[in-house]
Amino acid sequence: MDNELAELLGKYKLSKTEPRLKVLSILRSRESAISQPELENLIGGEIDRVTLYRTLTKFDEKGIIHKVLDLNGTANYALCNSSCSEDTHNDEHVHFNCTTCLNMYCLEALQIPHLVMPVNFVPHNVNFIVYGVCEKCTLKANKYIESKNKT
Amino acid sequence: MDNELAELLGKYKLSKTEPRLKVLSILRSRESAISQPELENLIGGEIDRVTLYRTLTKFDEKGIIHKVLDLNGTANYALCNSSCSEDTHNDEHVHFNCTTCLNMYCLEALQIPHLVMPVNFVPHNVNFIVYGVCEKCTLKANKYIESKNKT
DNA sequence: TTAAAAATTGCAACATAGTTGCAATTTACT
DNA sequence: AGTAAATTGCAACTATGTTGCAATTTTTAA
Ligand SMILES: [Mn+2]
Ligand SMILES: [Mn+2]
Ligand SMILES: [Zn+2]
Ligand SMILES: [Zn+2]
Repeated sequence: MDNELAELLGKYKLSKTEPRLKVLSILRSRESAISQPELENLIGGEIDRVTLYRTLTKFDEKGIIHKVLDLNGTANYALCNSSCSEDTHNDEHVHFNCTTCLNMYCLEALQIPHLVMPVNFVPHNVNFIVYGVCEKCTLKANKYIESKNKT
Repeated sequence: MDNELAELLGKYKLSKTEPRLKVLSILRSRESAISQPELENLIGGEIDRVTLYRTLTKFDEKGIIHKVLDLNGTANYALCNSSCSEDTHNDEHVHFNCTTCLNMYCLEALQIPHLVMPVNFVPHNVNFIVYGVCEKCTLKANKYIESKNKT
């Protein structure tokens, strides 16, 4: 068991359980967000679907992770690396959803621009998603085109 | 049968059928977007669920309507009032999803700001959703507070 | 106007994401 | 160690969306 992750759970006053540590370790190992179905593929044999849902929901509430819906409306999750808490989420960055590999990227460098709402429309939080082709898939496609041109 | 709507279908080279006219007339009558489930409640007795899905998908492809996912990941649809076509959608406006009444509003006055993507991330389209409390629900809440203060 | 071709519909069955209640187990607390 | 509190796993369920196919409707063209 990973001590660093156990401490993270402690910091948020959550009991240290196997499912939670497992989920955290997977989330930490990824550079892009991950969906419940993907997680289920990875650890579905060891951990119940429902536990997965409840774990992710709790993490989201506590501000350990944040949730983004992909182009199919499926929930994807990524660790909050900024300092988020139960009260305030600091995840106002743009997300990039690749239409080829379906990966969801947190573009932490891109802050969501602030907009003035119409009168009496009171905003709580915002969501900026860009759909397109990600770096990996773009480079893969470029390589393919190059190889075709050579022949 | 509404002639204006029949003409709209003609313009997009779609055959004039009852389900399509019905869906269009509902969409036209609304000031905010509507979800498939809501539509099903309204006309589920007359039109099959599957037909509804296929109608909405086709309209979306043709550029008659556009689709926005709400906070539950459910698809909502609204008429495109800008001139959209199969090739180019001109719906780059902000959407507002009320967390109280769940209504999805097209804020056509608010254009989505343009952002520069990281190298090799190729954007195709963008999605800017603001979650919060809409005009109607805000005013309702204000009235309630006023009435409490009077007593 | 009528007949054939093409498109659309309705039905049944299925797929996937997510939820709820409850008893059994695990974790935290003293 | 013993108890209270939290979490887990199971079963059953709900909701949104999809697919194949035969029957019906709409379009096209004679
Ligand atoms: Mn993110
Ligand atoms: Mn809109
Ligand atoms: Zn990709
Ligand atoms: Zn509202």
